[in-house]
Amino acid sequence: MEITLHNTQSGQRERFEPLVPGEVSVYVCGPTVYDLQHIGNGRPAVIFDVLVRLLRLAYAKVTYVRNITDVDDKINAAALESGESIAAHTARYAAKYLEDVAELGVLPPDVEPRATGHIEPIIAMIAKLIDIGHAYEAEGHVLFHVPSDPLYGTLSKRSLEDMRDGARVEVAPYKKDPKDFVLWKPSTPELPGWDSPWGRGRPGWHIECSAMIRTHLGPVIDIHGGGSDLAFPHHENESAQSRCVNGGTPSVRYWLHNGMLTFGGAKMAKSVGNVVTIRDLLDRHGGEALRYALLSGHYRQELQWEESLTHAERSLDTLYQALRDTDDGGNDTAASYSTAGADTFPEDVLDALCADLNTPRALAAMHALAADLHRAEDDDSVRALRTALLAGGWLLGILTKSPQEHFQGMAQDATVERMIEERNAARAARDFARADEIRDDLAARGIQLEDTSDGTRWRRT
RNA sequence: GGCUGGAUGGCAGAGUGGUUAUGCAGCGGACUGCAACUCCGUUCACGCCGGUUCGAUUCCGACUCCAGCCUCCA
Repeated sequence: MEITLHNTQSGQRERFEPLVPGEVSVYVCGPTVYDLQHIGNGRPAVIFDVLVRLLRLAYAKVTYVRNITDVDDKINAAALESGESIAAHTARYAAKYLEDVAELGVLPPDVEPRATGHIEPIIAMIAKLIDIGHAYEAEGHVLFHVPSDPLYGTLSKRSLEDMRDGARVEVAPYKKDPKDFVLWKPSTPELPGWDSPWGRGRPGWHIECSAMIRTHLGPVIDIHGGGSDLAFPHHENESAQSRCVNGGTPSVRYWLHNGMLTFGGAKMAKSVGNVVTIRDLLDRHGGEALRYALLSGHYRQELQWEESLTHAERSLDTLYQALRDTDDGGNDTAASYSTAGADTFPEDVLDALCADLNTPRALAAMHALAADLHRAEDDDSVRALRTALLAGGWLLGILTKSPQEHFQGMAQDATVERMIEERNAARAARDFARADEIRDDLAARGIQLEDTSDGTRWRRT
């Protein structure tokens, strides 16, 4: 199984090979938890969840770390406004984030580190950067000196001159160079702070990821993922400081960046005001439909979020319908294939995912399997195709429910069953007017009937 | 202004130097008491202008437009 991935560092698609044969380390930038997360924040969670599922098939050991940023100026402001303590505020929104992405079918990472739990390694890294001449202290701040790193800018492909042109930030007077960024900054008594060689303060944004990566995965990792909006300055800075601490060895071998979700022609972002929270969407749609919608575009492309999720819901119905029509009474779902061997998984789905995580092509392959399953006539073919479809579903994180649950929900509905019986009695008596009346009545209540050779079944619409 | 990426059928969205993406929707047919589900068939396409080529949606160049980043941001 050969996996190719587009590496932002090289700007090209490369064959993936882990540093240590058979072992893969993955780090993904998680959210800053000061508010509810919107569906755009859900995209990397889902994308990299699929990547990790794929990697686990190909490699014996995969360690996946996704952080939670719980110290940040926005958090401080939000907590102040809500009147609760900063710790309580972040704990609340971190919990909500984890619930949200769980609903999207995202498996928990192996480690979910928080910035506030890693102050020691952060301070150690900063001290090292000062030691080796890449950082300096000024007025209680510690800053990374960008001109000290000749490779700065190579990840996000911009020269120092380009940035000077675009500089719109107010330059703090204590900076040696306008591009220098903060590693450590002083805190006032009411703000979160930790003692350090440079006084009581808190870490800058970028250093936390570098320190957490180093702590949990070591000085060099295989894959680092995140949104394309993080490439600069966050990842550029992270890359610079970690590389310098490593004595010149890059800390990340493959940089992966997902494209932005757009809504109404612009990037979905709080500052634009066009966000839809995951929680809000979950009130009206299944998490699985949201996941399908997120996977329907290639991760590197921009994806247009639509008001209506009908496309995703109908598409998902088609896949479930194939399973429903061939249901043999067993209880297997995609979840049954979580530990299956690589040869269990359908080749077309696997190939698509191995090609830089081409989820739209993988979904097309799923639909091809569903169509084949519908057409299959002998039991062996049906069994093989069901297995293939469900196994593919596991990789993509869909088809995790029984068709019954998907179409009818968990609740029993005795009234519906009774009305179906009554309608079938009318049909037997060729009283079609009465039969249609019952069917219309059910339709008005969101119940769609399907008469099959095995009897009448129903689904919620 | 600089850098990056894009422009594909009604909508979403892959891919390819010559051959069906796929899904949703539409249309015709089969099945059905009629529907629904499903199956079969089918309409609709590659921003614009040049170039390379036997042949370009696919490669090259110009242009137009769009998005992202350059500030917190998934």
